[in-house]
Amino acid sequence: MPELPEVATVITELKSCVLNKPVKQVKVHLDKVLKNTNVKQLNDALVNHSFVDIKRRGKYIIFCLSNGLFLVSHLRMEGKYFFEAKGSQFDLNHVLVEFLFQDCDQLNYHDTRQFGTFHLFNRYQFENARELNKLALDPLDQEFNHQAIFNKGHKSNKKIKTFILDQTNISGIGNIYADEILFASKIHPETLAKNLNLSQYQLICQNATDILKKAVEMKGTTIGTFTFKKDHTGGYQHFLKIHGKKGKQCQSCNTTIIKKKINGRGSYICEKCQIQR
DNA sequence: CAGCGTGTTGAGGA
DNA sequence: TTCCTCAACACGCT
Repeated sequence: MPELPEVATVITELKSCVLNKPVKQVKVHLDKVLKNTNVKQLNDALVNHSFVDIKRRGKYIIFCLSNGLFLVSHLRMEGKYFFEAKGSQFDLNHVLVEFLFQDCDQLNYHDTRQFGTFHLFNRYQFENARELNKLALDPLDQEFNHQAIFNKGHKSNKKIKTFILDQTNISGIGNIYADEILFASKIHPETLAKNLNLSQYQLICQNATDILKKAVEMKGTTIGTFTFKKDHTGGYQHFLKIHGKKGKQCQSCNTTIIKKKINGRGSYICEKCQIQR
């Protein structure tokens, strides 16, 4: 489900309902989602403390705690958060973690495929965490610039789609927006990163910023069953031009859109607009 | 029944 | 060492 716009949307929603509420208890129904901690440590860290801020780095969600600790959450493929107000009825099926607040509201972490992760860090660990420090800037960052991306890309033997999906090159892009960005840039996803010139990287970066910014405004894309809240779906799905459109006509040239696997990822391409070189 | 998937990582090869 | 590819993770849906 989540690429940068979806994670940003989840964070906005979470901030509207869970900030500054003291935690009563954390229940964990699947131990392996806790990567560097355990139920006892998590409860010691959270009980009688609250989330004072929630931030994003790449596709990671960072819960900043009132005691200076950090709970870092990654949704991977299917992680979702469901806020349940006091007294509401909910299904615990596929809920892996329950955060119970002292006011009896609660936040449930739901993940059918169980790929999501939680890390608990103190400030030193947080500032030195490899998972976070290796992330590149994302396309919405003020300092994001195509020159730095080109400097890496022109030495890379990867296909450009694989290159922009690599979070150490650009963070925040996933399989859906990668297809959209390359289509908007009229670049074939299998073009080798080293064969693109500076102005093509400028185009990719500008389209990445434009598309992600718009997707954030639209509260992300919904495909299949994803909802960040049960009664709400993302609006960017209506703006997708290429991803998921196999067999349909390209909006700009009417050519039939094809699908092929690129480094294991389903990829949608207009072979007329996106010339391979 | 087989194939597929919004993400990442570690193993293994070059 | 570095760079790259791919299986694996687990489950529901087509």
